[in-house]
Amino acid sequence: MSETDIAKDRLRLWLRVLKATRSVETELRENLRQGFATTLPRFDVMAALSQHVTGLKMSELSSVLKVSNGNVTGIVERLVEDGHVLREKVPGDRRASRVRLTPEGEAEFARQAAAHEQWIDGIFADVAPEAAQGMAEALDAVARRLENKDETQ
Amino acid sequence: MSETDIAKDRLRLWLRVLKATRSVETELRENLRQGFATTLPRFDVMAALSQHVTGLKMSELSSVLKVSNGNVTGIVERLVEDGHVLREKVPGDRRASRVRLTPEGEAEFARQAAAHEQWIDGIFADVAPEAAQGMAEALDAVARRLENKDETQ
DNA sequence: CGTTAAAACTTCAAGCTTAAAGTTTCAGGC
DNA sequence: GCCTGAAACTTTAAGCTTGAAGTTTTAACG
Repeated sequence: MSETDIAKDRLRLWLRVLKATRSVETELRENLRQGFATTLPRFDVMAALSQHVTGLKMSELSSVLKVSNGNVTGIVERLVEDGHVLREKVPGDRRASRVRLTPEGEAEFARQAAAHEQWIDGIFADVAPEAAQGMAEALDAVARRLENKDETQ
Repeated sequence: MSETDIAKDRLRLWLRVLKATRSVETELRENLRQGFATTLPRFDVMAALSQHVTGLKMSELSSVLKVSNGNVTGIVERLVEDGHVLREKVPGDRRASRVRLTPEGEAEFARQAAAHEQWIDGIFADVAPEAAQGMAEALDAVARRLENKDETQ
């Protein structure tokens, strides 16, 4: 197989990844909207916070979620309005603030996460465990290459 | 392995897919912006049109790209302003319009597509052909399940 | 014909997203 | 004690995205 054929195959693979990801996200978005009156970005923020009981700084949040700083500002703002999240002052640094789930936010997220796991389980039901293994490695290889891009160049 | 363990594995796999997809999209977005002063959605529309020389109706575009109708309206609007795309009247149906690449749009997209293929080739360089095979099948299984969701239910 | 339902779009409001610019605060030098 | 640069955010402008509502046109039925 020639070099350019390999490139075409990689392109096709990427288009497949993209199509599947969009389909899954569309499904999740709709389920979250209808079942919990929330959005994917809000779910993502709450998921990140649920894994850090002590909270996360705004900069940590945007770093974990790989989105821009200004983006997080708005989403957290709305989550605060909803009472799912609160901002705490960081002692010794008046620039920073730490974001945590409120008790209500924790309870709400627990319900959302349980449903979310079931949705994913159903969507990925036809994926064989062996295929999942190879897939995970391939995806990690892609992510790793992009992470190290700036360092090596 | 228990049922719930399998569900957790599927969740982890999804999170991997999501992370890799976001990384790739971020890279592509930045490359398109810096190299061609364009965006991912515009590239996607032009890519769809480049595969249909006779053009696509607005509804066909949104169906192919799996985005909402209103979304396509705005993107095409801006592509028309840029001179990359034009709208034609559809004879016999005054509601519809057909969108096509202009000659300038075709030439510009050819340059973008060539670069895009190289970017993807580099990003996916570490993915073995065998892994790609299994991955493609798994992704198709996911997409298929979501496509048939409404029919079966 | 006239009515009615659906199709093909566009518009709208709300929210998401980014890159860039701006603000406040902090940490080191001098 | 100041300056200077960086860090941690917020704000802003532009564009993307959706779901819902609105407009015009078509098609079908009686």
